[in-house]
Amino acid sequence: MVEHHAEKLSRRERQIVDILFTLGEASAQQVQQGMDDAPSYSTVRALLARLVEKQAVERRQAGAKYIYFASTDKSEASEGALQRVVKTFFEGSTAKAVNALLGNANQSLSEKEISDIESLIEQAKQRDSDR
Amino acid sequence: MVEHHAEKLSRRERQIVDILFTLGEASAQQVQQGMDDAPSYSTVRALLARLVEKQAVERRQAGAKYIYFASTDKSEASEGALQRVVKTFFEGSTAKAVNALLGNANQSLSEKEISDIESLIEQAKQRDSDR
DNA sequence: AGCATGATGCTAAAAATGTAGCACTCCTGA
DNA sequence: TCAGGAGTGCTACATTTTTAGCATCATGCT
Repeated sequence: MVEHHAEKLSRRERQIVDILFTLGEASAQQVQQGMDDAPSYSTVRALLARLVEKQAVERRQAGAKYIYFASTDKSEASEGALQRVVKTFFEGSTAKAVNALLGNANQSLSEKEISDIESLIEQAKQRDSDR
Repeated sequence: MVEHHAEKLSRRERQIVDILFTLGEASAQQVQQGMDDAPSYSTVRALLARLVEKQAVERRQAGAKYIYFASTDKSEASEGALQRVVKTFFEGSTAKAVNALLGNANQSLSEKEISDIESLIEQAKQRDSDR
């Protein structure tokens, strides 16, 4: 059984894992650069080491150095993150969350994105009438 | 200027603030019950006190006891949380996030919810063609 | 009035986190 | 070939977090 102690990470640890999710994978240096309020390189490596220890992060040898990456599947992690937000701020309603997301849409969506979403809605409708 | 050091909260602190967001407001006891891996009552109170200190949480007197609530506006906080997830897991694409949200739709949406979302899409389309 | 219950403020200490320095190794280009 | 840059594993320590206990105070009952 895979442990999902995603919640048990400390502030810095979480920050680092998040960076790894955004970047996919990265060297200690890249991770450091990815933090806007980054501590010393040495510190970052220590954090990374601790994360590997905790098995929240894995690393692979790349030539002489290591490349780190989150040990949890990204889609799985995003699913969890999304659910947490939905639960915490939208009373568990996916619809409300979608609304909030589309609502402020500070960024316009491309035609393709829009049609993608539309078809998802179609499917949701389907499911809805089936039940 | 209001400080938004939402990121600077410790694990437990964040957990508590989140619970306050879900519940709206709550007594120390309720907060404790809201945690699945809750520490002692005493501990929860200490955390709450620190959060008040840090101004991340406020409280009001309710008879003989206190009722706590997050000092940040819920919609503002949710906006931030959503953005963070979008940035961390969906390469900044709102559309992808919406897809993920609707995709797994473990929970069916009501007709009203669906039509709400549809109209949001309409608006997005509008904005899109306007630009 | 007297007591149990539940809440409060304060104090303190264990445990975890955050941060950095040091010595050593591996490449790489002048 | 060898100096310097970039990495690595350890070790150590200062702060923060996390966690609890204690004495006190208010409230509602009997």
